[in-house]
Amino acid sequence: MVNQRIKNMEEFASVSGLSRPTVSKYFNDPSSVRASTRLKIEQALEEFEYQPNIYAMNQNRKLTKNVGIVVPHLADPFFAEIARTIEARCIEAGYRPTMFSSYGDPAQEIEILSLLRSMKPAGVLLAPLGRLSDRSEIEKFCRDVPTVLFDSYLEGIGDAFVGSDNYSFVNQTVEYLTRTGEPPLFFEMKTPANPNANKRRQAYLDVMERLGHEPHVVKIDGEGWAFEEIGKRGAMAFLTKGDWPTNAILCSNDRLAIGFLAAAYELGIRVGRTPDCTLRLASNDDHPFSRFTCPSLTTAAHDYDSVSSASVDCLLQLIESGGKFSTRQEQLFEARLVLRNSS
Amino acid sequence: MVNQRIKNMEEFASVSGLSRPTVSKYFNDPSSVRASTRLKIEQALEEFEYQPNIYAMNQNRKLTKNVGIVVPHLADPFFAEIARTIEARCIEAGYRPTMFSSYGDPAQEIEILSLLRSMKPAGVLLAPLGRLSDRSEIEKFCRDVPTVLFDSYLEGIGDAFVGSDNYSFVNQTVEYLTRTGEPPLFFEMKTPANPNANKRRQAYLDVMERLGHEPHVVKIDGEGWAFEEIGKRGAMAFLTKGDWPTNAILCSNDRLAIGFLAAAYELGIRVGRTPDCTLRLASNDDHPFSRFTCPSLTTAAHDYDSVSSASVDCLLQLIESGGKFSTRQEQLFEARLVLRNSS
DNA sequence: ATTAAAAATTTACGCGCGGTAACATTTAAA
DNA sequence: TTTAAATGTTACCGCGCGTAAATTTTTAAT
Repeated sequence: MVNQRIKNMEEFASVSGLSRPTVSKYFNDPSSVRASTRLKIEQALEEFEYQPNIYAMNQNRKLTKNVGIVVPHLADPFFAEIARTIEARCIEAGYRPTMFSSYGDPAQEIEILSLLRSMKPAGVLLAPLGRLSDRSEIEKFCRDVPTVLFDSYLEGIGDAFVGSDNYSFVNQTVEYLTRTGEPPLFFEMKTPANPNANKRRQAYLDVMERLGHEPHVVKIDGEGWAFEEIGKRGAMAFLTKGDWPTNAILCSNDRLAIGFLAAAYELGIRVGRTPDCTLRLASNDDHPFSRFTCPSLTTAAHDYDSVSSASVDCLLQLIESGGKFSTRQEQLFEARLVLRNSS
Repeated sequence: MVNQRIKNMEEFASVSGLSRPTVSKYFNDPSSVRASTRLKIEQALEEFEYQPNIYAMNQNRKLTKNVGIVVPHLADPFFAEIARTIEARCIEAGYRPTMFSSYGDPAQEIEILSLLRSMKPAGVLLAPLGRLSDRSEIEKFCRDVPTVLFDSYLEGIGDAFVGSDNYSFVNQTVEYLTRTGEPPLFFEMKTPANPNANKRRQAYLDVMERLGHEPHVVKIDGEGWAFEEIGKRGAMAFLTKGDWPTNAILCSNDRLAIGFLAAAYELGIRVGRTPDCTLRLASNDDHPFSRFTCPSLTTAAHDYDSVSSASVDCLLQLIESGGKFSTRQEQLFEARLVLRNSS
């Protein structure tokens, strides 16, 4: 008769000598019941195997403990890494995160938002696709669900934005390259989906003007999320054409740089800061792979931890404020220049 | 009065001129209602915004349409890629997948299984951590929830296993390396978490014996999932020590190989198949980055699509069979040798 | 010891849906 | 036209829990 199967909270309350609502309160917040009551429940919990039915729990709750995390592409280690950190932070805070990735597809992004809506989440952390996103749909979503946007800035959408200060990124890399050699050209995709790319280009133009150098922007073809492949092809074209205006390259992001380095290697063009090298290369993001490229990549690093923590903190604040801020909040984090061997 | 807020299925049934049970049938299987009825509902669906409460839906259903996908480390692009494919297949089949990653932590793996249990999923696709997994907990889980294991083989656990034929992987790379030059040594971690690693080592030893060559296994230190870093350090030690028994290296997996190549580059040791190279390198997995390493990596490729499809198909069969197979099913897929520049 | 306030617990009700049986209606076949 | 099969409706119950209001217990103050 010991360890009988507990079917529901009623039964569990009975074996722990309490009423069901008290047990219910415990599961929603253990500190909301008296210590002696808590003890009874926890003893029963050791003896009997029981966990509340999550569906029954959430069906009538005005606010679930669910949190949605949406990123544009989980197979991109940059997003995988940031999603992982955010996920951990949410769990620490007592929430139940669920991860979603639109894998670069705007239609899937909308589907995720629809699914999310039906999950009645306490809040959502959303890194949108960017240019490809259906702005009006996202706007509608943000009106109904407390949402903190991160990484990709969408003008005026969402209750808050947490991201990186693209100017700080580009400023540091351009200054470094210029200080230690020739000023760089800017290597990017022609029509980048991510809005950070546009800000980085603009920052490059600004910084170059401030430093009194002529800017050169190289725009390469390619659509989608295969950035390495796009970068490699673009670099192949660029490198075989010759007549480079400078020997220093600043890539818009690390994944393009990875492709660039692959192309340079295949063409036998040495990249690095030693005298035998013909090109120097720097980039932005501090992609997890950037320390294993050949040569290792000098890059402006995101403050992963700060962005993640700030995003989650901001969302928690938003939730506690009842889902609305009086004014839209924006938080930007500076880059940390990581010097490696590519420049 | 138009587009009034629909609160529940009763209301929605009323505005579509039907009874609630009929509408319920539609949402559980649109083809179970007459075409004319379907039309009525779909017209109402366009006019009014409504989707069933997923929590209320699942609370009494014996079997939800949920499917859990668990991988050991989502920040590893290999798993991100396979999870993505599996996710898509599940959605195609009309299921609602949820992704989980234990990020290399056995405790988190168990927590995921516990959470999954409470989600009453129709089935679970589980790639366990391997050596670090709590076998008995996983075994208990598999007794209660229809589970297909993939990628990592755990002896006798789960209703089915779908993975890659490690022998086929190693056999092809060893044969290729031997045919085109010296037979390789095997480069691996001392205590790999993933059981595939052990099978690959054994396969290496078998193939070398069959071909009549003396095997050499190089075991490097390191724990955790930072394989590139571990590979780089191990390669640094190996390469600086000199007196290599052969000029051909077979890495247990691509991530180690990526680290190896980074080390070789830093030491100025050229890797490749051209005469000016001192080492040749091959590996296993066809990691998404392996085509962008310097040099690009010759590797035995997983049949991502087949493994993903077979895993999902197998799970669907399992679900339709009521959650149990008469005998444990195992399915292995062969590798496809991808020749690139590293050997 | 008495009393009021605060905290904890219980009572009572409802949520939104799944499932079923008996009955009514439509559709397709004979 | 008749008839049987397919589909839809009505009416009911149950699920496992949240939650507001009412009640009891505990704590703190007098």
